[in-house]
Amino acid sequence: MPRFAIQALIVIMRPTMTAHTPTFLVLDGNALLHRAWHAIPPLTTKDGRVVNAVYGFAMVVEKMLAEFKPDFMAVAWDLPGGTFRHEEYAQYKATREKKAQELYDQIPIIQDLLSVYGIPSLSVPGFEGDDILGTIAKLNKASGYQTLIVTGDLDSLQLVDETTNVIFFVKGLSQTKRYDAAAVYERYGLRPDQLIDLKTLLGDTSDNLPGISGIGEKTALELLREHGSVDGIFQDLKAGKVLPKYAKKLEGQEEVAAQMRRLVTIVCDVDLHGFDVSSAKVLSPDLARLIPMLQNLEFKTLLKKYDRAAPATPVSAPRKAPKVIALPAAKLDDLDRDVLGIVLDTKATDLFGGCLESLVLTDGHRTVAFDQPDSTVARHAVAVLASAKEIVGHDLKAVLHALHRSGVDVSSLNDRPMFDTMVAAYLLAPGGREFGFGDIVREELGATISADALPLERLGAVLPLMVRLKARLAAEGMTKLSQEIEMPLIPVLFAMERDGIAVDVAKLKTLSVAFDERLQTLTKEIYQVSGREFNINAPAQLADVLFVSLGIPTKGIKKTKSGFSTAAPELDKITELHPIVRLISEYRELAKLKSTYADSLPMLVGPDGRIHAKFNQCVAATGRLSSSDPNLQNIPIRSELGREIRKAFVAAKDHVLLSADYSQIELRLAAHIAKDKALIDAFLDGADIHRRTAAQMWDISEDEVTKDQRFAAKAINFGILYGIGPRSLSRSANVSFEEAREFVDRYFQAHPGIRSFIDEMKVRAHADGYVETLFGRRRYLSDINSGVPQLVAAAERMAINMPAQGTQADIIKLAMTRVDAWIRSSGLRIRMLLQVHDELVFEVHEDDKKQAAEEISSIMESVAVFDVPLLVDVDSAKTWGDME
DNA sequence: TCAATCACG
DNA sequence: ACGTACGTGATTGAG
Repeated sequence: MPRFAIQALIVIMRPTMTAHTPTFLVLDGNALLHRAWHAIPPLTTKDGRVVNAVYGFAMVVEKMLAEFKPDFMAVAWDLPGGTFRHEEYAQYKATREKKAQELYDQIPIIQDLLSVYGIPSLSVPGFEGDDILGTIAKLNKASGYQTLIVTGDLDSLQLVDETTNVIFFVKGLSQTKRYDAAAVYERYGLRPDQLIDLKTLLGDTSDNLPGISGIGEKTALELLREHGSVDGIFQDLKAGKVLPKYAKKLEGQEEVAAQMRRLVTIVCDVDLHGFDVSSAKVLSPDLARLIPMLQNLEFKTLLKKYDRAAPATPVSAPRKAPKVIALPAAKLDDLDRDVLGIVLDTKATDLFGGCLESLVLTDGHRTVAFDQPDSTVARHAVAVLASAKEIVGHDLKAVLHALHRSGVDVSSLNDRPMFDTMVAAYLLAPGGREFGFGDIVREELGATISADALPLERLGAVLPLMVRLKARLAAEGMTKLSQEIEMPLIPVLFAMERDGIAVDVAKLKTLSVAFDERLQTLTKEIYQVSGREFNINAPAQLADVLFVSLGIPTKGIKKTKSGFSTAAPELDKITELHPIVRLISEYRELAKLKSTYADSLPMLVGPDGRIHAKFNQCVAATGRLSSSDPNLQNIPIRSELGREIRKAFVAAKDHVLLSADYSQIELRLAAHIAKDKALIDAFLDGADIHRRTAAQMWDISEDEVTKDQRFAAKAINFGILYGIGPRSLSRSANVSFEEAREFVDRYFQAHPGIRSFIDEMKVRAHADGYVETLFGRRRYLSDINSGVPQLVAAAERMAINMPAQGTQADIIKLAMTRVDAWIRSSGLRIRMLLQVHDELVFEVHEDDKKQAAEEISSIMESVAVFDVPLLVDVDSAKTWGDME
């Protein structure tokens, strides 16, 4: 009975509408993807594919179809791997890499599923999903359609008007809230179009947009309610009608505001390349394709819904014939050895266990594939690869690890030319993103590789991708860099990761206990002095104790987003004002050493007693390596206590650790690159570089230089490489702002070469959009012409810093492959273990130490010839912490 | 998940 | 009265 009542209601309502207005429902693909990913627990299929986001997305589609019965439907996506924001990248890395990969792997599956539903996916290079949403909304308005934007991202609210509403997922995927203009007003007290003005004033931290400094949410809302819009604010400002306390902050910001406004406004006139609305017409899904797909994904609930009509099919329906075929190993020998692509999948990511799941080789004509190859097959494959002219693959370091794990000696591949599509993509756009195979194939070849593509399908793309990447490297002048520096480094890094470094776990445990005892005492003392117990590790609580409970004056203390900063430099300023500060500083140091090093490192020691950290080749924007799991490039050394941690890194029996580091290499390279006569001469003379700089700045003799002057000169010499300003110099050199300005002036007087180098880098960055190293490594600076002063200034500093930092990276990478080649030919008992930007650490047999020291320093110093000599210092000891 | 902090070059 | 040096990665607490 109630059912009839509702039907009746609908029947009554219908005639009140003038006519049926077609509804176009458009989904914000990326926002919903992330929502689904976080809202649904990690579901996996029987064969281990994570499909929770796919499931969540499917539920959203179903729910929207049922609830709104749209006439048209489409999904807007950010272009995968397109404009990747810095924050997104940082966040991407911060999350567990594997997790992120699992998420991104689901995108193609979702798009496949959508296509089965008949819902088109739209993305346009250079535009974000938001822009597509806005464009469709605008097109619909012209056609007299109603638009519903479905999203989990509040940015779209600026698009709301009479014909466009936003369906927002409030909490996970369980609840939606519909925003029309009234609902927007209820939430913000602003009209939807004013949200653009709001964001203009506030900026957007997640988009790296600064906004107008000094204006927070409260002020912004007040200004907008008073003056209507950003334009209104500035008009009233000119008319003197803005309250003086705000006027000051707004003065001179009109241009900035205009730029910001452009950046935060969603573009509504994207060229959708002939997108045909009729292709978005909602039809019933193609059951012949949908049902097998749902079976494959093991979505039983949905399957039930669609499967009712269809004949009963068992859920465990026969899967498509496996595409990886086992072949006799002899077939490997049929391959042409010109170029061999290799792809393999592994079951375990553990460095010590796991087995190969599949192994596929191709020469571009014939392909040989093995399912779960045994070590004999793998060995045979390696032998074939060893005779190939070039070995091609994606993430070859991982391939080498996998082969090694399966018990095969891969040393025969050491000298073989390699081409890694991941590394090549990194060279073409360093610091952009992760370099997933599917993404790169999509970007470079425009082909789609589904996330669950089998190795055989993936391999099909490897050689065409190589051709394309080689052409692009050549076009950008990076062929040599690629062939002579990056690719040969791959097997070297592999060996370093494989060999690892020995760790004295007992030493770390002892340190941990000692740290713990002292921390307990400190904790008690801190509680006592402050008169209450709180979590010393929580900056907010600590700030409250220091600046409220204890009433320490906050003058000159920097502020963070949430209040006063308690960072070390700030604590140093108030160390004399209260005895608790010293206790806090000591607590901080010990807590850091204990948690990050003493307690964490032992957990990463393998059954061989060694730590096998990763050396990442495709991360740093300047070309440096990075290290992770654990990071062995930030093991303490500067403090005495920290150095104790370093002493836990030890050499094997009868061996010593040998460290070779380039002395002052960045400054030397800066001298060479800038052709700065004074700096070059100083290095040629073997002078104390900071003393010499000080002498030149103050026009005195070197023995007249005071400690403070040398300290200041040192601060400048370092700072100059970072694009220093007087403000920051005054802090690091411990002098006033005025003095710092004078120092900088004097410095540039003494070093006109550096001055013109800095100017030239800025000019080139603006003109070309990139800067490069002496070896042709490029760094693109997308913000350089953004017009936002803060972003431009930051990009300029990157442009100043990159040539020296990047050339340093080039040089030590080249040195690594040369030293590695020498090691293999020398027959000495020595292994390269670590790289720390300007330092290489080796483990060498005591008897071979002397010979190694001489040869290594000579190779490193002669890697390339510059206007200044490269100088390498070598030291050795039983532990890493016992060296000079 | 994000911000704050701090370890290194 | 301030936001300000480049490049990384790991841990912690709080939302």
